[in-house]
Amino acid sequence: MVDKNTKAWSGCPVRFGMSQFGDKWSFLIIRDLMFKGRKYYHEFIEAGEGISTNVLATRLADLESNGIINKSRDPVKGSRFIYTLTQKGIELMPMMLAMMDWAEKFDAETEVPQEFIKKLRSDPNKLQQEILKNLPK
Amino acid sequence: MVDKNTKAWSGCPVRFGMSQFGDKWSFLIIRDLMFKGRKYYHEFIEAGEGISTNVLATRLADLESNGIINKSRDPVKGSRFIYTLTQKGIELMPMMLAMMDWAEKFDAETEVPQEFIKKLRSDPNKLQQEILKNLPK
DNA sequence: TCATTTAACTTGTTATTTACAAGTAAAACT
DNA sequence: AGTTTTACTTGTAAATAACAAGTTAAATGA
Repeated sequence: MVDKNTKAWSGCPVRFGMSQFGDKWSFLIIRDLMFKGRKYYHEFIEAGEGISTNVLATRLADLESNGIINKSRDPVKGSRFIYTLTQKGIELMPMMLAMMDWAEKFDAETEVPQEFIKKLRSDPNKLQQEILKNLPK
Repeated sequence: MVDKNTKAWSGCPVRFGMSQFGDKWSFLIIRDLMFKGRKYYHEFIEAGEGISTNVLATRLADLESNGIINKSRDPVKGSRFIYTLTQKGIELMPMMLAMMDWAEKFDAETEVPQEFIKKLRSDPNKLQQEILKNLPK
């Protein structure tokens, strides 16, 4: 794949994004954390997309080492970990929302609640604040 | 990879996006078309990212079949083709700009001209119109 | 007009990554 | 203390990407 360590791999924001989260599974994990309230390993597995366990493990590790997500032991149930978005991860929200807006427009099958889309198009900042409020800290 | 033909693969806007352009190379091709003025096969190859010829060919074909780009013979020089963004492709601009905004914020190496970033943060719609004006039709 | 060049691929092979299946380890529950 | 839960790791087969070389169709130059 792309070698992000070469000199040529620096400077461009799109390349940077791709090197940090530019993979289908990373996007879906971020979506789960941002919009679906998922936070445990098993929840990502059971999300039904069909990610395999080894790929999930490496993606979570990559996202963590890139500072996009945070991993901590569940204080309630110590056999599991809680994954949350860092500030850096949270700030991917405008990009994710722009993508959702686009998809809703061009994909007949996409089923975003009308209320969500309406808010997104009329007052995106307000929508973002609402989503943010519901994110686990 | 993800089977976008299963029932489970429909409904979600993020999954839809990933199935249509969710791959590093697709992003970079879209970036080239949207911001770098590239439009020929050889320009994508020579962009210096290191994409291989077979991968470029399949990505261009996929993007075309997904209606994101358009392929037509160059009227001036019939031995080559011109690739351009369709309306559907152009409307990925807000997402791309959101990504660039994010990258500029979190990557010290990212070198987006200050003027660009300033415009992006103060009046993104105006910036978009300017970029749009410069896109080949 | 016919050989050469240019541009866009295609094909073949190797290397890397992913998918799938099964096993392991650490903590919690009983 | 033994079973269960959760989060992985490991091994192998299949798919994809990288790399190198070859092919085709149009343009260009002699």
